[in-house]
Amino acid sequence: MGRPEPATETRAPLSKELVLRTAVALADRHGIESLSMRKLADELGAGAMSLYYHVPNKEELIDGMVDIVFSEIEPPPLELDWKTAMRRRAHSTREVLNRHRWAVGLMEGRMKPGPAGIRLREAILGCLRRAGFSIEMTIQAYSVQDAYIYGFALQETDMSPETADDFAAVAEQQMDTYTDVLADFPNLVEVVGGHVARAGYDYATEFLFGLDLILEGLDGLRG
Amino acid sequence: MGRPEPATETRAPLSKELVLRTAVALADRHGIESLSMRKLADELGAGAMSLYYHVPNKEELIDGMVDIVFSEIEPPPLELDWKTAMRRRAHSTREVLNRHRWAVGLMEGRMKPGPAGIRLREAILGCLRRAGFSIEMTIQAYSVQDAYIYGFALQETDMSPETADDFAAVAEQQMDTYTDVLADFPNLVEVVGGHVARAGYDYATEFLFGLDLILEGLDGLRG
DNA sequence: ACCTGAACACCGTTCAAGT
DNA sequence: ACCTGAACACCGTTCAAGT
Repeated sequence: MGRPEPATETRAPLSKELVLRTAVALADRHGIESLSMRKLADELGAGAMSLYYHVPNKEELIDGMVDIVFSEIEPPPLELDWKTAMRRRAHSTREVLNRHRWAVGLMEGRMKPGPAGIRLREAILGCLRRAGFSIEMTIQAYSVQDAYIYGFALQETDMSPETADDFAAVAEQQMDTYTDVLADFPNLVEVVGGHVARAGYDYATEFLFGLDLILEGLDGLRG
Repeated sequence: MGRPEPATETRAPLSKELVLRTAVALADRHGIESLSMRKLADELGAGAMSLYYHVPNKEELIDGMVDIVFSEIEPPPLELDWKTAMRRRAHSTREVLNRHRWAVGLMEGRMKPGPAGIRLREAILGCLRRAGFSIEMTIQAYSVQDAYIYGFALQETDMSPETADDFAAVAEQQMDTYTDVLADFPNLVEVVGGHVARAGYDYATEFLFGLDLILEGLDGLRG
C-alpha cells in the first residue's frame, strides 16, 4: 500500500497544507468512507497521532478538505454578462465536483465555511447584484441555481458507478430483480431501455439544458 | 437509553419490517452517523448479532431504510394536470425529506433501488409522457426537477442546524471569524445581514419559486 | 515545536454454537 | 427458524511522554 518510506530517508515534515492535500488525494482515490486518520497518517509515513498536531480532529480535517475543493471552482468572471458568467461558474463547479466526488454532499453542509467558500459566495452575490437583481431576488436566484447545480452533481455522482464492472453488475442485477414484473413499468422500460442505457448518454448536455432553463427564467426577473 | 426491556417480559420478535422501521426512527432522532448495528440491536432489546438474521449487512439495511422513505412520498396524482401533479409530488418529497434529513444524500445513490423507489419513478415518467413530452424531453424534464428538488433539500437540511443553540453558536462564531475582514465582503454583509438572518426566512416559498420557474420553462417544451 | 505509542471506547462482521 | 457471545480487524481520540 502507498509507498512505505525507507527508514534511511527523512520524511517530508508534516504541515496542515500537506495533511489536507494528501487527504483530498486519498479521498479522490478511494472515497471518503474509507478515509481514516490512521490510513492518512500511514500514507504520510507518520504515526497516527501526528496528524492531531496539525488538525484538531476529523471534522475539521474535512472542513479543510472541502475548502480546498471550493478553491478550485472558478468564480464568475467580472467582465462577462451575468448569464455567461453564471454558466461558467456552474460548469466549473460541476467539473470540480466530478474530480472530487466525495465532496458533493458536503459542500453546503459545513457549519464552518472556509475562506475559499466565502470568497466564492461573495463573488456570486456580487455578480447577481450587478446584473440588476434586487436583494430578495438575488437570494432566490442564488438558491435555485445552487440547488440545481449541487442536485445535478449528486445525481451524476451517485448514478455513475466507479467502474464499468460495477455498472454491468448493477444493470444485470436490476434486470434479474424486476424482469418478472417489467410489464408493470412500461414507462420505465421505454425510457431506460430506449435511451438512458445508450452508452452515449451525455451529462454535459443535460446539465446545460436545465441550467439554461433556469437562467432564462431568471433573466426576466431582473430590476 | 431507550427503554431497557424488563427481563420478565418477552420481547416482540424481530422481523425485517421491525428492524427497518426502528432504524428509520433512530436515524430520525440521532442522525445516521450515530446509527450503529449495535445501538439498533440495543434499541430492539436484542443482541447485536440478531440483526444479521433479518438483514445481510449495514449497506442493505440502509437500502431498506431509503425505500421506506420513498414509500412515504406521494406520487403525482393521475387526475391532475401535469404541472399541479408535479408540484404535489415535489412538495411531498420535500416534506418527507424534512422528516428524514439523514436520507437526503442517499436517495439517488443507492445502486439497488427498492420497490417503492421504482414505483415512484414509474409514476413520474408516466405523468410526463401523458403530458405530451417526448421520450428525450421526459428524461430532461425529470432530471431538472429532481436535481432541483434534491439539491434544495440538501441545502435546507444542511443549513438548518438541529437546535436553536447550534444556530446561535454558528452565527456567533462566523461573526468572530470574519468580523475583521467584513469590508471585503460587502455583498455577503448586505444579503446575510439584511435578509437571510431574519427569523421569518421561508423555505417553502423559496422552494415554490424555483420549482415554478422550472415547470413554466418546461411547459413550453411539450410535444 | 513537532511527533509518538499505549490505551479507551467504540465500530461491522464472521463463526461456531445455542434454542 | 431464530437468536446469541466471543473474537477479529478495524475506528477516532485522550493522555502522558519523548525529541
